[in-house]
Amino acid sequence: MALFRELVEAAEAAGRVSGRKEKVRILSEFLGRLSPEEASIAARFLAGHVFPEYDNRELGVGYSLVREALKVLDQKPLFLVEPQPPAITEVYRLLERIAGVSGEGSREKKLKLLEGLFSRLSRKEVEYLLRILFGEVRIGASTGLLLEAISRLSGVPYGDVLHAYMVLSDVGDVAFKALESPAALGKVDVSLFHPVKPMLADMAYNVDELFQEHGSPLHLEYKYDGLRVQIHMGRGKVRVFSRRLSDITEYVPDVVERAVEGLHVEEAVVDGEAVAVIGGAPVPFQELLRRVRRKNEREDFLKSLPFELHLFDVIYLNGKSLVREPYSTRSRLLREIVVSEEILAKKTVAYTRQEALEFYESAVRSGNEGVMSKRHSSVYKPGIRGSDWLKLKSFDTIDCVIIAAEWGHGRRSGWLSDYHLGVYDEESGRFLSVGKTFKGLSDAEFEEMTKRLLQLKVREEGYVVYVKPEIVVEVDYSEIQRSKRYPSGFALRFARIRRIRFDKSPYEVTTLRELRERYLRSIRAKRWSPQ
DNA sequence: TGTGTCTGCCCC
DNA sequence: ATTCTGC
DNA sequence: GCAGAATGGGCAGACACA
Repeated sequence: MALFRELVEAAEAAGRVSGRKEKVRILSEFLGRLSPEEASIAARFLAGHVFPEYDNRELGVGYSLVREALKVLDQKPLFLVEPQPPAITEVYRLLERIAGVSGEGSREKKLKLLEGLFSRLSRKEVEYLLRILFGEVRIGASTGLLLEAISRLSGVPYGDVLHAYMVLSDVGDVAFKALESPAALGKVDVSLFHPVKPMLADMAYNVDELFQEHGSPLHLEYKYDGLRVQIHMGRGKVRVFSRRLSDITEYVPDVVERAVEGLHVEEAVVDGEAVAVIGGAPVPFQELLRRVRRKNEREDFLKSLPFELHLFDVIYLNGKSLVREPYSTRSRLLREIVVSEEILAKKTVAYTRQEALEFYESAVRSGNEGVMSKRHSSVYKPGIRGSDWLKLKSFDTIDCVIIAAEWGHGRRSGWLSDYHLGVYDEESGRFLSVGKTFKGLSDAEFEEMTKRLLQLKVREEGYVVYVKPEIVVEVDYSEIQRSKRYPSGFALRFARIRRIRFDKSPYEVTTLRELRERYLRSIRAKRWSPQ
């Protein structure tokens, strides 16, 4: 019976060393002396999860509840004898109970359970428990190194362990199998109604990079700005899973309908993007979001924001896994099982730079994010971000002034690393925020920027340092969104600092009027209007 | 009954 | 989701 | 080239509280 304390000791030891191999050794020795059940829980904990990824249970414990529960540690212990330190499995069962409570008074119940757990742990154990709850274990080892550790302790080749993880989608299940029946680990494969981690794409910044990486011709698809969906269908059933493997079937009845009508097949797992479309044009992502996790919706709402489906892959067909087949084969098979091309992502084969550019521009002009390029010979690598798939997304640029900055945490502690961006409002003569960004600067630049900002400091409130608006930055963003949070009424999506404009004064930054015009232009392009 | 706050391996 | 850094 | 860490906006649901 392994104690939670032992897990914390192993995590600490792994966090202390910097070498990858050494971390793997420590973790494999720890996991190797546990029972299969303990190892599955411990592996999940170390990866920063409580439940399997495909498990829809939620803890409902966040920053606020934790802060309240932590107060119990400051009170004198009520115990006359030292409490029994909990086993790993006990901690897990308690977390299961916490996830299970709901309804009136549930916050209080969760609080009591959490306090009870905290009071049985040392300070350090509480700290690690919190890191697990928030998914930020931060020992320089996450799922990847845990899989290596599992390979080491079970003797199963890393490739087989990785493949098992990809199709099982849970590091705990892999650890369990590795200890219980290592021989079976190499044999698991995609199965119907068990979600697989979706394959991911690397970023590219221009068409030439696509040719450089994938050669000619390019196999391009529209990149839609919607929800990634993995649809499992067969045996009279359909389930839809999100990118993070939540079962979202109940939220997307129209996606189910389109899949059932659009695919002629016994059993299949297909991969695609669901996008809300009005009048033939995609609606802004922000509007589409209104349907995500929306329950018990009236039919007229669904009809006012209908989802269309664009499939681009098939990874399981009539009892056979296709993840080891090349994209060319999967693509052909997908085409064979669809009733009409409408349900597919729009595609082209581009032989020249010009053809590729035209396709990209048509994608963007019709209100989409950009294009995907896919290596024709590549197998489906679940959960892996690599150059087999490249995404090329459109973006715009404005000039902003930094009006405040926030102190960073972890590796960024000591630096001001998150910057509030302002545009100039001519009407009020003030700089109004359009959101924050922490992206685009190197460590050296953070260092320098921190010094400069502190010289401009006006006041400090909590983590936020307000500064005299003086430093101008060029900011890339993918889209302007309406915002209730920011005083400008707008917020930039995926903002990143492209460069610092030492040559510009704050009064030359983009104006609120210009931002508003850009916003209106973009929603006109999408043929969508507010309300 | 209305409003505010918290939470989500949320969605991107 | 994007970006940077260390291995 | 990969894994890990540090962080972005906005939405609905669930609950607490007035």
